[in-house]
Amino acid sequence: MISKKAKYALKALKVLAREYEKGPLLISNIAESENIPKKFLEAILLELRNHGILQSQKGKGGGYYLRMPPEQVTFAKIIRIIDGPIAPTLCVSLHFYGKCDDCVSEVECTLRNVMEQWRDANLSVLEQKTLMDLV
Amino acid sequence: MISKKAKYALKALKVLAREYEKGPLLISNIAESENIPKKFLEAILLELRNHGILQSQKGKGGGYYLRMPPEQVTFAKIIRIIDGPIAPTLCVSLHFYGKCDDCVSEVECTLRNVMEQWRDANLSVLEQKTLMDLV
DNA sequence: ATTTTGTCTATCAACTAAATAGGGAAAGAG
DNA sequence: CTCTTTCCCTATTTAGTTGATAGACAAAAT
Repeated sequence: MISKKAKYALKALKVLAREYEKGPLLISNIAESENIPKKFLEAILLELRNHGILQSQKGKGGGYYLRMPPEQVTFAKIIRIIDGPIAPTLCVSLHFYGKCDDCVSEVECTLRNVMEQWRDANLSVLEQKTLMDLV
Repeated sequence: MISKKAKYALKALKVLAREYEKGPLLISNIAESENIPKKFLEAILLELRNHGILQSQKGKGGGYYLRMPPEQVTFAKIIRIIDGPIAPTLCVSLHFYGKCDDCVSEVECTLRNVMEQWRDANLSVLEQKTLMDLV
């Protein structure tokens, strides 16, 4: 299950994708139209900005807008920023690799094979789907 | 990411699958051989038993054993018992369906399509893989 | 009876998720 | 230069979950 935060992020990005290259959108407007707590959304958009997905503009006429075409923003990117690892365990994560503290040998771990396949199944969708699919 | 509990469950079931039809195994033995806190494992095995995966036997010579052949115990079953929904959102969950509180219309939700595909990708692995693949 | 084993309930600390509060800083308008 | 608009940042709160532990209880076997 993804977090509410991730879902909010996707919904907000959907709106921003629709308005791509039509100027910035206000946090408040997105929050209202998508039923997202404004302050919470603020933090989410900021995070996406700090990871290069969004650009912001302060002051009158300001707001947030996509920094790249919607078809370049994959679900995988978004989920990794907001929720972290996509893989079911750290020991098979491509971007957040970490050793299992309870495992003795990774190569001998029969569980790891399945986890890898599970991860790949996830990625086959998430690396493929982009904001374009939400418009 | 799956919980540590789910990972412990899978590791314990792997051991039990290897000993299928060779008599019961002690909690303590499994705990020790797999580096799982004994008391924690106790709760996990009990839960698996209450969901019909395992059978238990008290007293001397007792312990836990698989109630069905390893190839009949899918990963999907195990994960659902221990971690709950496999789907990324409740609104596309087959076994734990629930409405999104922030969504207006499910049919119109463009996000939902992707979530469904994501879920199916997960299931294609998890409904296929069984304890047999760990032996 | 006693020993062995699982069963059950309760509790704990640590962490995380979700939401909120409030002042700060930059951009632009006039 | 001041006011308004907007995003930026830090802190806090509350509720819930995760992972782990403790201890009494119940059934089975010898």
